[in-house]
Amino acid sequence: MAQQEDVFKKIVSHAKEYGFVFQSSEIYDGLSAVYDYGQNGVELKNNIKRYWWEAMTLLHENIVGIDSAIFMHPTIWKASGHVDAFNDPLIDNRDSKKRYRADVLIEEQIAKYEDKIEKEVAKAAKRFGESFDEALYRETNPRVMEHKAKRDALHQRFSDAMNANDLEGLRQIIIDEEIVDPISGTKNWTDVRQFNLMFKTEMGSTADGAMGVYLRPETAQGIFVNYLNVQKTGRMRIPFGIAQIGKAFRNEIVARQFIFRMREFEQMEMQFFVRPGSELEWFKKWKETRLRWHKALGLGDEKYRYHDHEKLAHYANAATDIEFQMPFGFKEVEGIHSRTNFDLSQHEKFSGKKIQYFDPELNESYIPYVIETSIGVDRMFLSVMCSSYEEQALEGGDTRVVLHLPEALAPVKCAVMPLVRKDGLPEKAREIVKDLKFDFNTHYEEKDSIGKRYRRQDAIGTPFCITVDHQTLEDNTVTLRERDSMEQKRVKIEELHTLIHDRVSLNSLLRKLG
RNA sequence: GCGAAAAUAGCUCAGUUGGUAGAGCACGACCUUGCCAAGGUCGGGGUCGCGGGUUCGAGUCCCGUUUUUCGCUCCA
Repeated sequence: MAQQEDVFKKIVSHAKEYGFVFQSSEIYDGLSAVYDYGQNGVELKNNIKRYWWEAMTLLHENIVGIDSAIFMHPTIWKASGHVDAFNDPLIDNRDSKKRYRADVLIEEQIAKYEDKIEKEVAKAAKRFGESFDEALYRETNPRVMEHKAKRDALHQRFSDAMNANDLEGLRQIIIDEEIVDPISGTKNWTDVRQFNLMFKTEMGSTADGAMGVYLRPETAQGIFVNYLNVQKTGRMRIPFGIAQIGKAFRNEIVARQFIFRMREFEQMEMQFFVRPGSELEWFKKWKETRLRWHKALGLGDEKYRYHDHEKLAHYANAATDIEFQMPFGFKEVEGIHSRTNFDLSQHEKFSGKKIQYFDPELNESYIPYVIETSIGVDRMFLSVMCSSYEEQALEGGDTRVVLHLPEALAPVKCAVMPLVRKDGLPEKAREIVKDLKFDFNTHYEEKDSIGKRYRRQDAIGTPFCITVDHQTLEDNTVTLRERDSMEQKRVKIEELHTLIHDRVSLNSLLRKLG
């Protein structure tokens, strides 16, 4: 494990050194858990997005894409449940170093009073030979009265504090009630703090007229609120899907592990709308389809596994993660959720608009059920980087660092280099670049020894190096060197285009998916 | 957010009990070689994360802060 973390560190350094990922605002000391993609990173990331987008929209005639805005009407986040769920008052115990929800601690305290009341009433019932309800009704027991009064007072204080968003008040209740940490048994509490996981900003340029809006914490809602638009204007018939790639923002309490958990991240989501009752069948189908998409990249089938959720979110009736073996363990890369009709129902309720589908086959209207596939672009990027990175020992004791990127995803597809910087070889190489650059991201390199140039291309995962030598001037052939095998073969210049295209085009990947 | 550790050149790091910065690689120019990196000559680059303090003097000691890593916690 320690060794694997070491590898991870090297991958992080490599990503920086070769222009894949930089920390945001680095010259200003950086910004926590925010990263920028560099000149090679952006190419790799775009290729990943294109692979997903085309696999969704080209290969499925019933899936279309949208690109919704990051700003959305604030009520959307009330409907989705994010406003409530992302706003917990939290408190830490300094001794156990555990964090609790302050409201939950107080609710548990109220429940304790309930228990006491119940016990006293049960005792009284037994003593007077009454039923429980009768004993409760008499309410004469002074101890019961005392507990009830305490309970009611606490309840009142609690709801006042919650309504007023009075964090200090919540803390005072915990102090006054002498609530102890169940683990440490101490009352050594920190302040109560609000953790709002959604970023908030203001829309409207004058302070008094401004409306509070959030940066979206997920892209899914942009699809749900456009469900009617797309279904009607696209004349979509169920089952159908809507795909979207876009940024989302979460004020994570702990953001770690490089680009694995960032505050600003990118999602590729597809919401698939189905007939109620058929959702689990579709869930199963998408689970398989999505895993096939991952495996087609050839990073290693053994690096994937499903993780089925036992504890389901309130909206879901089935959920699974596709996990990938990162250097720091199996981690979620994609989530597949059967979201029922929760989201569309909520938007129907909050917007007052009817969001239904008339099913001509059943001759009835219903709110469609939804299967969601949601993948983190940045996590996908990380999984590709981690599984491609190799420090390879070569014959003769040499080593090289090589990124075995899936060829279709590589930032640079080929590098053209003159063997020596004289005798007209650079000019010949430039001619080849001029021809290839329209179809492939092509580099031209003439600095340093040829071996050094090969290594540099290996480090960024370029699948092919084309070398122009003196023979090229005589017969128009060049050597084509492969990244992984380091083997070279002599080919005609006019064959280059086809040879490279066959290997590096997205088509070759997409065809595996049928 | 709590606790611990770290931060010196683009990268990896050295810097002895406090005496005002070094190496290798990388980078630039020129020369040389020419199919799997690290030959020669010359050169550019660091207010030692940032801000205070102690001291005649701080990369080194103290405080604060930012960022990163690990553990806890959280994760719709």
